[in-house]
Amino acid sequence: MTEARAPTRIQQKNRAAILDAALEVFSSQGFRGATVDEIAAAAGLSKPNLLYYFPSKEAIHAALLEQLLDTWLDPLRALDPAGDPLEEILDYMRRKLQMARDLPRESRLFANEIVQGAPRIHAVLSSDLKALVDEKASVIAAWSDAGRIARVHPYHLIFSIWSLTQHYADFDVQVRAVLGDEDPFAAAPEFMETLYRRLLSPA
Amino acid sequence: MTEARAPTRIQQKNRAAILDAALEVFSSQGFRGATVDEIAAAAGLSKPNLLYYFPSKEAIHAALLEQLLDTWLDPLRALDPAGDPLEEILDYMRRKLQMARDLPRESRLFANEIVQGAPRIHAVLSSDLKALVDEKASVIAAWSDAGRIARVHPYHLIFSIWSLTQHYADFDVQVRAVLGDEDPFAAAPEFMETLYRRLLSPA
DNA sequence: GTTTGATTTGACCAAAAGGTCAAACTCACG
DNA sequence: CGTGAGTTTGACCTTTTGGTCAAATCAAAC
Repeated sequence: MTEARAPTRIQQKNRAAILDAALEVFSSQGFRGATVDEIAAAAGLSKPNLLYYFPSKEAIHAALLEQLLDTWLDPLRALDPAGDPLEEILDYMRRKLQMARDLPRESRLFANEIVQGAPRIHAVLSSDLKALVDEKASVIAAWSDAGRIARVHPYHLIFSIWSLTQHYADFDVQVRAVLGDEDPFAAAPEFMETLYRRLLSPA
Repeated sequence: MTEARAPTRIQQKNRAAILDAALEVFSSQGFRGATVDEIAAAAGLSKPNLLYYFPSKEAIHAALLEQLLDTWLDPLRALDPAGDPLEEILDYMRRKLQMARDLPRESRLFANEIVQGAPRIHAVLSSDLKALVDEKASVIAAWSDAGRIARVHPYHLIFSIWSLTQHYADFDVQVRAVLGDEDPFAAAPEFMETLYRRLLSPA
């Protein structure tokens, strides 16, 4: 039994700096494109010093992804079967859009991982993520059955919320290139609210 | 003046093999994550042989992107100001969805490039792409003004079509992990058609 | 069938990459 | 203020990477 020692102040500070730097680098280069030197430099540490805190590049990436997965699924977990159907779904969409605005690097970290085939989180996707989506999709299906929202394919509804919201974080440069000066997040919330109101309002 | 020689049969075959292999590798690893050895192996050539056809890794990537950009924008170019508004937009969405199904590697190549900040195509995005979107957005705005479709933000409408359709190519592994056996493209077309009909039908 | 240009390759380089290690340095606490 | 644990670093190692080059091989037009 190895005794888990309490982390020192320096440890806390440096591990946090490393994770923040790694988020920056991994999210903009992907796993293979990122280098330990780059992360170390961004964290203000030498490479050997960084490797004193994490045993390998893999380990840093794994720590980031693990810590993030929970946060990432929180908005969907909060979808309340007892709430008002349309408002619940709109709130879910709003929370996701908020996350795209506030945590774009985190969004791009996932985007990189998944576009590249999710080699490191595939198992979690088909277990935890699938289980959560299955659960919430059946809630939405029940709302449709009860005539409380229009009938839609619940899984594709959820995919649409993912794709629309994350698009603003993941494809930020493209969106900004097209919009010019206009802030993407100025009109996005209203657009999406309109979209889902029209899609889901019971006929 | 260097005379442009006609490519030999071998040149045609090998350049095509290289571009295909490079598409495979770049789209699943990003630019920095891809290696010349990997591309050469996938093309069935030795590394020096590959570098006989393209001067550098950069050059292969550039050739791929350039060749692809046109194809990628074709569906939007085809949006006809003289056509029926709702059907034109639905057709545009269908063409994009078709491309996500038929050309997922191409979609992921762009996704990687853009998620990683589009360092190599930023200029094209804010010139050619912006110009095209500006043009088509004003067509859509005119349709709204004429009351032929419901009022929506035309730019965000276009973004929504991009994100929804490309999601099925770019996040394929995630979609499949959640859906299990179900084919994503079975229900997607109907879902999206419903979505845009409800969003755009004139009030 | 020979010759000339096109193609292919093995051997090689320099730089960059992930990672190790022993020695040096710092810090907190008794 | 000394000491042991916690921290940092320069030097180093191996592998991988993008790229070069001269020599060898091949194809096809004459």
